[in-house]
Amino acid sequence: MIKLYNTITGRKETLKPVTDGKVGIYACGPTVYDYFHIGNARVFIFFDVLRRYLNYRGYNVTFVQNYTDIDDKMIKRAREMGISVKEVADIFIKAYEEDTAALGILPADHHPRATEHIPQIIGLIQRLIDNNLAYDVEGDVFFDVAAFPDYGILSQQNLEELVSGARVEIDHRKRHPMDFALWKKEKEGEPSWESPWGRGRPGWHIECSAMSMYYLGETLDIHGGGQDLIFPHHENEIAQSQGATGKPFARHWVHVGYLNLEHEKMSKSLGNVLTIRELRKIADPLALRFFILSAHYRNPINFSREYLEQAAKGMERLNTVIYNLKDRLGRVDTGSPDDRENALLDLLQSCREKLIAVMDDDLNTAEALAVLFELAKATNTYLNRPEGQKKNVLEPILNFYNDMDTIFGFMKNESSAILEKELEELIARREEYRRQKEWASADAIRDRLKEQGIILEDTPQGVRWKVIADEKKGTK
RNA sequence: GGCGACAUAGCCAAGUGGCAAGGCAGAGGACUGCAAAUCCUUUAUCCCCGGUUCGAAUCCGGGUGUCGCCUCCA
Repeated sequence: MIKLYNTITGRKETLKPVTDGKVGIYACGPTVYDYFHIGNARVFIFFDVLRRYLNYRGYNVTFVQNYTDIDDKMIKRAREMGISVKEVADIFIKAYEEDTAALGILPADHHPRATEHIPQIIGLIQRLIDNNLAYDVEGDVFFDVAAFPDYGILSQQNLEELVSGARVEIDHRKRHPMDFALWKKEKEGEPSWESPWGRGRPGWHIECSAMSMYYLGETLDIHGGGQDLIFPHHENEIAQSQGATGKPFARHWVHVGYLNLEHEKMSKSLGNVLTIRELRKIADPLALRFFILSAHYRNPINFSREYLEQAAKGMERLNTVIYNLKDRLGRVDTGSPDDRENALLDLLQSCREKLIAVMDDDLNTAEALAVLFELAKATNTYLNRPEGQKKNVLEPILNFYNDMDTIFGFMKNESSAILEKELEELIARREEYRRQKEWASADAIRDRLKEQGIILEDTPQGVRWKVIADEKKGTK
C-alpha cells in the first residue's frame, strides 16, 4: 500500500490508480529557453525516483513530462539569440537530455511539446467555450474563473483572497481580474496557429491540461511539479480540465519543496542560479542526486558546495561496499551458512522490508538511504571477519543493492582505460618490491597508477584495484 | 492583508505519543611497511513559555526566528 501526500486534501492518501496495476504520472517539465538549474533538478529527480519506485513495486507506469516550447520567454530568447523559437527549443531540449542523463534521470515515456499538440489545445478551449467557462474577446480567449465554483481548491484560497493579494494589472477586457488567457491573439513576428478565434498561440496553462489528458486520459493518477506551480499553474489546470470534462483531473497532487542556494531562493535577478551545465563542470552530478534524495521531498533544502561534498562522501561509502562485495565474490565459494551468516541474511530480509515500508510511506528516500547504510555496516563487518565469507551470502546482498540501484540510480560502474595486462604486470612488480621491503619503489608504482585514476589497495586477500573516472571523483 | 512551510548534535538529516535513525566532520583505539578500505568507542536540556497525557521532539495554545506563495517561476 503506497501512500502519497496529496496537496489538494493536505493528507497522505493511499495511491488508488484509476486502473488497477497501472499508474499514469504527468510532471510539469521545463520551458526550454535556457539550461535548467539545481532546483528544477530536484523536481525531475524526485519524479524519476517516484516512477522507478512504482515500477519496482509492480505498477505499469506511464510517465509523461512536457516541454513548454512556446511562451513569452521562448519568444524573447529567440529574439536575443537571433534564431527561431523552434531552434531555441531544439537547442535546450538537447541540453536537457544530456543534463538529465548525467543526473541518472531516465527519459519519460512521452515528452510532448506544446507546439505539436495545437489541435488538442484548440479542442479543449472549444469545449470550455461550449460549457460557458471561457469567452473570446477580440481574438483572445480567457477562462471565466467566476463561472467555475471550485476555483481556488488546490491553493486553499477563495477568489476574494486571491484578488486582494494580487499584484496584477487589471485588464478591463476580463470579466474577473483572475481570469487567465487560454489563447493569445497573434502579435507581429511571433509564431502563431490558425484557430476558430483567429491566429494566435496557446496560453501557458492550457498545454498541460491538453497534453496530460491526451496521453493519460481525463483523470490522471498523479500530477505534480515544484511547489511554486500550485498557484496559479495547477489551479488553472484543474479549472481547465474539470471545466471541460466534469471529472476529477488528478487523484494525487504531488509537489516538491524548494531547493535554495546558500539560503536564498535562486532567481535570475539575484544572479544566483546554478545550472546543471555549470555543476557538471565542478562536481559529480550523481552527488547532487544523492544529496537531494537524502532529504524528504516535501521539505525545503538548502544547497551548498559543502553539503554536496558531504553527500558525495556518503554516496562513496555505499559504492565502496558494493565494490567490496563484487571484489570478494570473485574469491569465495558456496557453503552452508553458519549462525552469524544466517543473522546477516535475516538482516538483509528485514532491510528489504523496511525499505519498502519507508518508501511506501510518502517516498521517504532519506530513511531508505539510512537502511542502505545500515546494511552496509553489517556487510563490511562480515567482509572483515577472519573466518572467511561465502558466495551464497554475498550474492543476495549484492543483488539487493543492484535492485535498489534500479530505484535510486547513483551507483557507479567504472571501467578501466588502462590495459589490464599492463596493470597486472605493474602490480606484480610492486609486490616484488614489497617482498624486498623496497617501500619507495613500491609506493612509486602506486602513486603512478593513482595519477592515472587507479587506486591500489592491499588487503589480506591480496592486492585489488579500482578505477576512479575523472568526472566521478566527487566534488573537485 | 490572506494562505502556508520550517526550527532535532559541529554540519546535513529521519523520526509526528512510549529508551532520539542514518550520513559527514572531530577525538581515541584496532588493522596496515606506509596508504587505502573497514571495524570498535565517543558526541543531543529535540527554538522558548504554558497546557493535555502515566508518558510529548511528536498533540493543543501562545511566543520567537527563518523562509515561501498570493506576479513569470521547479
